[in-house]
Amino acid sequence: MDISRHDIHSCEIPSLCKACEVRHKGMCGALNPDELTLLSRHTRQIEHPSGEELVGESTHVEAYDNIMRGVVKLSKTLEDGRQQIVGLQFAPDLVGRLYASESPMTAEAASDVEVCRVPRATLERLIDRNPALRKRLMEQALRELDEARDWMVTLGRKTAAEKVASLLLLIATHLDPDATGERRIFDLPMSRLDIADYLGLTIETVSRQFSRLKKDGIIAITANRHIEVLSLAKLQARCG
Amino acid sequence: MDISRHDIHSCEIPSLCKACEVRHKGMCGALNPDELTLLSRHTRQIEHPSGEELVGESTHVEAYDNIMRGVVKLSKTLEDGRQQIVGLQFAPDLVGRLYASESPMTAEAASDVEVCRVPRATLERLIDRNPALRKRLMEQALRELDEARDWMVTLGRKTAAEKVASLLLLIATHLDPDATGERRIFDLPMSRLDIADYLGLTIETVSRQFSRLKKDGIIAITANRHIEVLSLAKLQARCG
DNA sequence: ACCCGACCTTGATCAAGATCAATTTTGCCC
DNA sequence: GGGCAAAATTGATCTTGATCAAGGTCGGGT
Repeated sequence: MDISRHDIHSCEIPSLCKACEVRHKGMCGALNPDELTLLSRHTRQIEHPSGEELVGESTHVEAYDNIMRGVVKLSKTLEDGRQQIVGLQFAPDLVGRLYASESPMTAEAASDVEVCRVPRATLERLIDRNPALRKRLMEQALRELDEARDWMVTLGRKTAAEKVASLLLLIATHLDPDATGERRIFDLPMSRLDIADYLGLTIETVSRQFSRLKKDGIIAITANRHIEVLSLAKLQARCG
Repeated sequence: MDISRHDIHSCEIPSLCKACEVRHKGMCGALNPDELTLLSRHTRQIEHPSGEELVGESTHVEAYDNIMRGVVKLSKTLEDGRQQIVGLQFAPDLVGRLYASESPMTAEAASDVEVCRVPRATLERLIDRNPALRKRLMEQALRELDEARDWMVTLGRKTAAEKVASLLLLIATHLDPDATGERRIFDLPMSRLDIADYLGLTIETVSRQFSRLKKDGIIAITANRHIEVLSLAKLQARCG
């Protein structure tokens, strides 16, 4: 068996797999045993309760955070306090702007989050040596760029109704990528204020749009964050 | 002399330098002579007049375009025709979504543009072999991601007046990065419609904001696209 | 179960920017 | 320079979403 290319789900070496799964989620396929050992010596596992800041905007950054569990919210703030959420990250994404010593934005735990914190120098050395890890990070950057540009269309050109529908569709498809049929049930990983800050709207407008989707029988809401999408097709039709 | 790391501006081998400067702007520092030869055999130099499409949205992509001269406009369009510009690229950026066979957006010449077209397979092979080229492309992707996220704040949270001021400031600083003092003179590389599509506004609103900046003595406009910024500080103060 | 504060919804009003409709200006071709 | 189409400006009006202001609901703690 080729250990350097083993997989979390099919690994046949439990001890190594355990270390991998617990401490280095998503880097797993990219590292050989020596590299895993190096990584293990320099990393710490950290738990962040919902709302806690992982990295502050314009602060000096000494480490990257590999997400093991939970959702991380990336945001930027203007001097007068206006805020815009510029992205969400999920396991096994790496949090932190590669090759920059100062963070261009705030990273905050949207849900309870578990990360594996790797010192800058350690990770950057691994990147230089390991093609698979490099490729994974390149692909993350390109995927995030695609997502950011998609979202620019939503922010710049869609109506409030289309923005809210687009977000619900994004979350529905993201949280359960291979579900089939017209229905989806999930819990929103964010408050109304977060949603407003993601969509460039106010909480009142978001709330009104939710009410309208409910009245039109496209979604059902119980307990504020628990959403039931009743017709994915109708939701899609409202995305512009 | 280390040919593999030679520079456009300091190259001491004229023939190679000429090929490099004319055909592979910006890849120059990243390639050794063998690689340059490989590249030269597979690439073509192409001129695009302003307005011509380099790559269409959702079309199959067979090549990347290295910008030699001019400005390229990246845009996305909704079914009903609403358009959003999601980025601008300048020499020596590489146009085209790496590792994707289908383009996620339209790339169009904003000014007259000269590119060097490299087949997908050729460039991807070079990326695997050449660390410096890889690094350059990784840094382009990360820089574009930073720019996209900055723009998301502008699109989602700024007023029309702040948006227009932000764009003028962006262009002023981009076209002449090391100018000093309070004044800047330049030609806009885009029409009012393009500006509106970049800012998520209508042409009428853009025009009114230009008139207001003119009335307030912050800019002077002659001949539609010729802009004179009279006070960079006052412009900056209006960016939010 | 009850309380309390945070979060959410709903309504009334307001204002920023879109839309509709003329002009005016510019660049361009002859 | 005159003519013309495309691009830009300006004005009047309308619409969408922001703002202001109450209430209502949820969830955690005692």
